[in-house]
Amino acid sequence: MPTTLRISDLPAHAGSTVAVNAWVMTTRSSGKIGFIVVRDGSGYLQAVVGKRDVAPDLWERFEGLTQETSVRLEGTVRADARAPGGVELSLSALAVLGPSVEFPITPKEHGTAFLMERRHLWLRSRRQVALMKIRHEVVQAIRDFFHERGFTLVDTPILTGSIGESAGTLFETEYFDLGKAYLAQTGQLYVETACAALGKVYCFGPTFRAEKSKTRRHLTEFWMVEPEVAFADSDANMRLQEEFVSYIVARVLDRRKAELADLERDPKPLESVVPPFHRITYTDAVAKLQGMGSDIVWGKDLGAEDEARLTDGLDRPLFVMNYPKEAKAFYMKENPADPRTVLCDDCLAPGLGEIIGGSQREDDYDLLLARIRAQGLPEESYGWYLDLRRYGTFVHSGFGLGVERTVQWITGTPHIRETIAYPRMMYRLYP
RNA sequence: UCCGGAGUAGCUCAGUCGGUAGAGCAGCCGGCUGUUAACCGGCGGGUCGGGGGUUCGAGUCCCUCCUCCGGAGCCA
Repeated sequence: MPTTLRISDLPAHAGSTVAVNAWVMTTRSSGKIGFIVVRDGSGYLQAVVGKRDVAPDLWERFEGLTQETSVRLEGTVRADARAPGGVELSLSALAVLGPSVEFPITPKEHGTAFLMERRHLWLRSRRQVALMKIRHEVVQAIRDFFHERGFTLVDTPILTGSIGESAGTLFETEYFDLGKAYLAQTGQLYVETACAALGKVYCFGPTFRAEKSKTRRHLTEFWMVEPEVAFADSDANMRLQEEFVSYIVARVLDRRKAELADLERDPKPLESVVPPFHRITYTDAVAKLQGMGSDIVWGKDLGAEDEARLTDGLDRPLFVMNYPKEAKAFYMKENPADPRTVLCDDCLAPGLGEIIGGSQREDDYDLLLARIRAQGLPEESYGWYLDLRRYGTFVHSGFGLGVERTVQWITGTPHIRETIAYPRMMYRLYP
């Protein structure tokens, strides 16, 4: 019985007789010669069967193959330039493991509504396989980056009592006898406290926003990585961000060329994503945008169109720094050079928009308490957070990077829903 | 939540001025020894999103509801 191999291992076994377990993507036949293209998750393989070269029952089984049938193929590995992938299999045996009748997703056109209803089957398509592999590479690069730099992973709770930023965008649930609990929309407050224990920390997990967003950049459930660094100011924070983003992009370029090609994503523009990124203050950005015809006024947050105008034509991301206090969260540190603003940054990717929001945190107990009160937040819920400023307070900064937006930007995918296996959106909870 | 668009065959869509429902692909049958979304010939396939109205007659006009898509705001 021949050795069973994954398709990605076949080029090293030219001339050998091997077996492959896989799913049928498509078949073609010219009457006397047949082709089967299969997928096993490691790659794609074309098997060739000649009617005159095999037993009649094998040919019959070939003719009966349908899309997504699971099969065991046996044959000789042969290098052939005509085959997609460089090697093909001259078939000597074929076993149907699991038949597949009328697979709904044909190799022809489908609308997104149709495909989203069948997301569990859509995942098998070449495009979706490439997206999931690149997502995996991004996630692995994130973990490696922080591990290599001495960060400690701290998992923060998903069920929380106190609220992170603004209420009204939180998913609510009952929590035994303790009243309402909320699904976390950030791990930041927790990771800040862990920062005093470990110095350099990050959390990485799902986060939930009940905001009724309907755009190609929003999910209600998405994955976010949030590092927090002790004794780092806003400037150090941005240097970490640009190194981090560049590291992720370089990793994908290095290891996922084939998947980028499957997605027809030109890798060239990604090659210029290296530090330093572009930088502009919010105040300067407003002046520039007004010069470009935007009706933005100082104090208002930048709109999607404004972000597009600022990043249009850029070869790498742009930091917009130091937004007005009123437009940002309560925990951001007041800018000593301009107290109307806070020390923060949004990292805008060209063609997509915000992929990171970061800031230096307010480390003064009285100022932070004043901000909590000014925003009408429930003071009693933040006792533990305020404690961080009572016992050895310290300059610290951090940021949150959205995994799906990062994958969307790197792959050039038009809609964020394809960057996660099972997207959760305002109108979609199935499958 | 607001603004805009769309629901017709399994899929993607066309359907003129209100007058007997169409194409391509998929499926099935046949042909073809190097195909790349193979190709060529044939066949079957319809609650025109639901409900109500106008009309001799509605896929088409009017009202209403539902679903989906895109955009805005919010943000990662």
